[in-house]
Amino acid sequence: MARLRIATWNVNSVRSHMDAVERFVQAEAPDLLCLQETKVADEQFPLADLRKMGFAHHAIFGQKSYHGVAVFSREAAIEKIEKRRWCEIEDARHLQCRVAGIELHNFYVPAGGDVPDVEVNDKFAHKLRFMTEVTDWFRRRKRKTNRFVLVGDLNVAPLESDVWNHKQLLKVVSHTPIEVEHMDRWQASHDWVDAVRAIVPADQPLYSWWSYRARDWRAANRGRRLDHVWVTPALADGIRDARVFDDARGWPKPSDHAPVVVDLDV
DNA sequence: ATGCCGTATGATATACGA
Repeated sequence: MARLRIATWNVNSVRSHMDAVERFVQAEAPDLLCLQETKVADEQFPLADLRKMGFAHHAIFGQKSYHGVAVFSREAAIEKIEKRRWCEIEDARHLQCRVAGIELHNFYVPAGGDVPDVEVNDKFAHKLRFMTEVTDWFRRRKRKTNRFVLVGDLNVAPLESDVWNHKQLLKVVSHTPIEVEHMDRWQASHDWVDAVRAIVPADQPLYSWWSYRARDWRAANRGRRLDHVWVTPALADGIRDARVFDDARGWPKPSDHAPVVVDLDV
């Protein structure tokens, strides 16, 4: 039995926010650091900076300008790296690997654009199709003994307490009923356990993203919980702690997402 | 809901984020 600290963070460009990454790593010392929206091609990834922070192992799957996911491990070797593509689109949104006795999946789900209507908004259609394809894939791989951890910016805030105002956001992409239905089906595909809500009760508001546009993000607190950590039932008894590290949203030159941290016995 | 902010790029405006 080993205690793993797993962090997931949409950094909104790893090169632009490396100071914040370093500060977070010093503060929380995660064993596994999973990043989304790295926004850099693999050849340009600043691996040396992560190595200096103590991460001996890495798996990166990036592209120029957009998207991009990466996994860093302090001690445990990263093996069986898979860079998966969905919806027949050549983008970098899903990195799979084996590390520390688990199968880890790091996702950056499409944001979905502005209008929550598949007829007029191709981005919204892509988002729903992405979740459907991933759901079907996990359903086919379901086994009772699977030790999977799924993290990432899933771009859906499923619960009423995952948004600052449930009623006002029902027609806003990220909290529409059809997106929540797709996420619920995804979660049911492997009886995934929401590790954060296993610790923080669902009646307690919890957000991981706050828009840059608010003058005072903490005072307005118009946030959404878009970033998630799920585990399969075989790992659920090992969930020890979970939190959103919202200090990082208040640092100079922040990402608009805060890291989510889960302590898991594996 | 907007805000009007922040990221990126053969940039000096535009696409994207959600």
